Amino acid sequence: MRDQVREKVAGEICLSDEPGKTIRKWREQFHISQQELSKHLGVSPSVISDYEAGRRKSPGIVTVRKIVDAFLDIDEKTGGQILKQYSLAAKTDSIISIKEFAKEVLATELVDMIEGDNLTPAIGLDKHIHGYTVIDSIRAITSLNSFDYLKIYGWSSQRALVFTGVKFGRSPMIAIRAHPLKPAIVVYQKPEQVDELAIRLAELEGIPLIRTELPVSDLIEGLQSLG
Amino acid sequence: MRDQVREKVAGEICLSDEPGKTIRKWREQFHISQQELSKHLGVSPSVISDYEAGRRKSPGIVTVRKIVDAFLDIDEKTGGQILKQYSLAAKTDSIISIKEFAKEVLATELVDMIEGDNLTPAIGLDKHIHGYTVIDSIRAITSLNSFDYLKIYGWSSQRALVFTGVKFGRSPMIAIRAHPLKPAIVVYQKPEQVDELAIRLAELEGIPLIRTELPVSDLIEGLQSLG
DNA sequence: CTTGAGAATCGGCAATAGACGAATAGGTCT
DNA sequence: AGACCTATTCGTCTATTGCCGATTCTCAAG
Repeated sequence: MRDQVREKVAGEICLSDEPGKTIRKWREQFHISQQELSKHLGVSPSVISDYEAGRRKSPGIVTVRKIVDAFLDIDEKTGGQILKQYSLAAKTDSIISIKEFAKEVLATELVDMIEGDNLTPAIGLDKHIHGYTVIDSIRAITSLNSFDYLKIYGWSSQRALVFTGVKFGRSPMIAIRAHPLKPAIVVYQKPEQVDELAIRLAELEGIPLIRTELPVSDLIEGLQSLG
Repeated sequence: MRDQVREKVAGEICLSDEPGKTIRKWREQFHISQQELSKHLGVSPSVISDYEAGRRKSPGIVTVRKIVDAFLDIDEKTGGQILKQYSLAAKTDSIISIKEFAKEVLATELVDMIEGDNLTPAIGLDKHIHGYTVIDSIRAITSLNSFDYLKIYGWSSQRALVFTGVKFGRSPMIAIRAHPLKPAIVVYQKPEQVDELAIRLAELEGIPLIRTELPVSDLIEGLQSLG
């Protein structure tokens, strides 16, 4: 897990036309200050600033390696939250986020919160949502088994199922159709395109299908704020 | 596709304690001589030799980038064979083999040919098969779109759909169920296990579901021999 | 043996990286 | 205002890289 993130970050920095900017990008993604990074590396803070400013056009790989390892070490020292988030081969659950709402939430409220675009206007949104599950749909498809279905539905099927990594949006609807339990609402996060069949399947099942262009983090934040 | 291999190779070289050896490893994987590489980069051959020998402990990222891009460029110039091999997201066709039979073939005959085990004995095999399609089901699931469906069915839906890479056998049946066109027969090649739901879906659709343990090559050979 | 191809070794040098520290800037809090 | 924290800019210096070319080595074929 750590090795894959490590390779990804190093590869990106190495291949970047502006490695300084890439280094900064990742440092910020890891929520690390220049001060903290410089201290960890045992160098002067101005060194970090110079690198990120692009003062050096072709940093050596030893330098890059030290920086990447610092990112990971510091993250691990503070719980490894970011590492987990960016894990590429999370053979873990395909569930990105899941939560039971403390109170019932109206479907309309949820759709507004995620700046959702209703793809099935003919279906009413007068539903009460008890929780949500954010699923990496690509991962779910390759690893899903009937046990996972129960996990996805958590304590209630009266939930919003949110699918990330959606290309045409057909497979999630296929999966939903095949399962006896039906969610209250389905959300596609930044789909490349929503296939007509997906919409038709949603209509056949009487499940509102919503699309949103929010980034995952914003989406989850919004959902969590609902209760 | 190319970007993923690119990042992988660059990341590896960058993170290696002995970058020289890693460079050599990949150069050899790409079947490129030092001569060829040096020529492509427009440097003296001794430069490549020095790098691979580890003369430079911390090559700059611009140098690494140039080398990696040279590997990929040279490979592409000679057909991209290696690139394809190492492609992490082969966006290629999911159809392994497809053919229209020169004559109608009885379903029973086909099942015998592939040493098939009938999972849906309640459904009659008195069907005529016009052709077959062998599909890598894992690849099909992630890349399938409605146009691919037409390709899968070829000139006739009166065909045998053969799925390889099947785990529980549910997804192919899900896909078949979702599509208006129905095949004459479905074959799972060496599935890990056939889920009860898959069998039930097949019965619901009235489509015979067959399993076979033949290797892909033998399977295709047998199918081709049918006409 | 000779020849040629691919590779290796190493001295040399200009350019750049790695790092320091001083001076400066911006923002927040008391 | 002053103090403190984070970040930036830039001159400077030493170490190292990027690259050349001459020389040598290895191996296979004729």
